[in-house]
Amino acid sequence: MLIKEKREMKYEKKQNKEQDILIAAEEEFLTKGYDGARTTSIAQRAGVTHAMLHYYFRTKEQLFNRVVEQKFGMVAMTMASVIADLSLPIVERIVHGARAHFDIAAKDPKLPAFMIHEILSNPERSTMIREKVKWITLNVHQNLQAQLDMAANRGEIRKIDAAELLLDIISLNVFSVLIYPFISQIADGFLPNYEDFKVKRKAEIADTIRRKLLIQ
Amino acid sequence: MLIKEKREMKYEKKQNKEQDILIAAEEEFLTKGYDGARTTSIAQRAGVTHAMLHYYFRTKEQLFNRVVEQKFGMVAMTMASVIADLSLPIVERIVHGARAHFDIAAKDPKLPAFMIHEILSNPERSTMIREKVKWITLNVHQNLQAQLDMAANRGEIRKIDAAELLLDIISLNVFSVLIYPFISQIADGFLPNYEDFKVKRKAEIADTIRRKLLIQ
DNA sequence: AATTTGTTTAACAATTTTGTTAATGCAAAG
DNA sequence: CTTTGCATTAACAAAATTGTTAAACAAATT
Repeated sequence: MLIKEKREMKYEKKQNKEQDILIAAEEEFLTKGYDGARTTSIAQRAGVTHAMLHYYFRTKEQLFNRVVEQKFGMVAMTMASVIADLSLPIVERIVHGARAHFDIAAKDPKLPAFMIHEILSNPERSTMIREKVKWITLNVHQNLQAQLDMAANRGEIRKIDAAELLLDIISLNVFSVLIYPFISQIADGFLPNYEDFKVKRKAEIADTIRRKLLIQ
Repeated sequence: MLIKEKREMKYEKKQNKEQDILIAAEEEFLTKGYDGARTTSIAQRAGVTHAMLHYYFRTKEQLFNRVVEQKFGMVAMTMASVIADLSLPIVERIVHGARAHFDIAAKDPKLPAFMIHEILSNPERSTMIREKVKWITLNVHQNLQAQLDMAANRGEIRKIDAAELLLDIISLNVFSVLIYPFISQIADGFLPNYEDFKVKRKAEIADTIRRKLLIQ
């Protein structure tokens, strides 16, 4: 009993340091990118010596991979939950999905810029990122196209390409949350705070998507 | 006469090397970012020794600033030409502007990702980028809001916030061209080539924007 | 208590990257 | 033809950054 407790304490202690480093690394990598990130800086953030960082993760690149793995695993899980309620009418179902996606994007505003920059700046290193994104996207696309085709055949919406619609939703949502920091610096003064901005923007995007689906 | 020619040759030679370095630097900085870029690599691309690079530009940061200055100067000029033909009806005028903006974005697909990453990863260093973007955006916004208000008062379109519309157009255009490299890797095989993709995407976005403006 | 196992530290080593300098070349001007 | 000014090179220096190692340490096992 006593022994078991102590063993757990030791295990926890190790776990914590490793996790501390991972958390610090995520912050550093997501804002500065692989090249801008410094292992010493990450170690500092995590409150450990940089030798410890190398002890747990050996190299910067291995640490990077662990961070990417963990982060995209979480995003993939969240994405899976977007699958909209099939009982809703098609238009509401898609608009609801778009709003849910907005929230996901808003929760991790730095992720898309990170992804894009990494894949652009070093495609080989970021194979894993591409694989993860591919996996997530293909599922959603197939599912969506089937739903759109059925609804279009029933005359509920106009005929529409799922890839285009998906790209619209992703573009509008991701870019909006991605760019807020700039807007706030550009339009300082006459801009609502982040929360108000998000509410208004989400509604506007939902409306834009709804209008896209109408037959008219 | 002979003397003058020789003097020009010498001058040209210098000009060329400096320009060569600037061109190579733009490629390197835009794809790898400030942190990922290497002055030695830039020098190699430009076909000069890296000592030459330092001779002309002293430091990496000064070279970076020159590249940013030059690049955003060109973009600002191109943007100015988007100002749509006022003789067109409002809806067509805006849709035309959106299409023109798509072409600008498509001409420099790496620029937005570069901007975003730099401002995020090192706000102090990229003050100049922010200033340039601010200057460009504010003009367009004011102009657009005035046009929208007039048209809405005449009952030609619904009342709409220029900032939201602008954000829609920029999001859709920029993100679309930005993300093509990924899509092509994700959906290899059943994806049109870049030219076809752009044509279809531009039309789709134009339609999306048009639908946004309708009163209905 | 002694041993084993994994953790932590500090000092060091290696490499990469930026930046400098002194010497050389070369064309134009006096 | 010598001097002047800029361009160019190669070698070097300095700094930053990643990665290693040997020794100290702590906790659990025997």
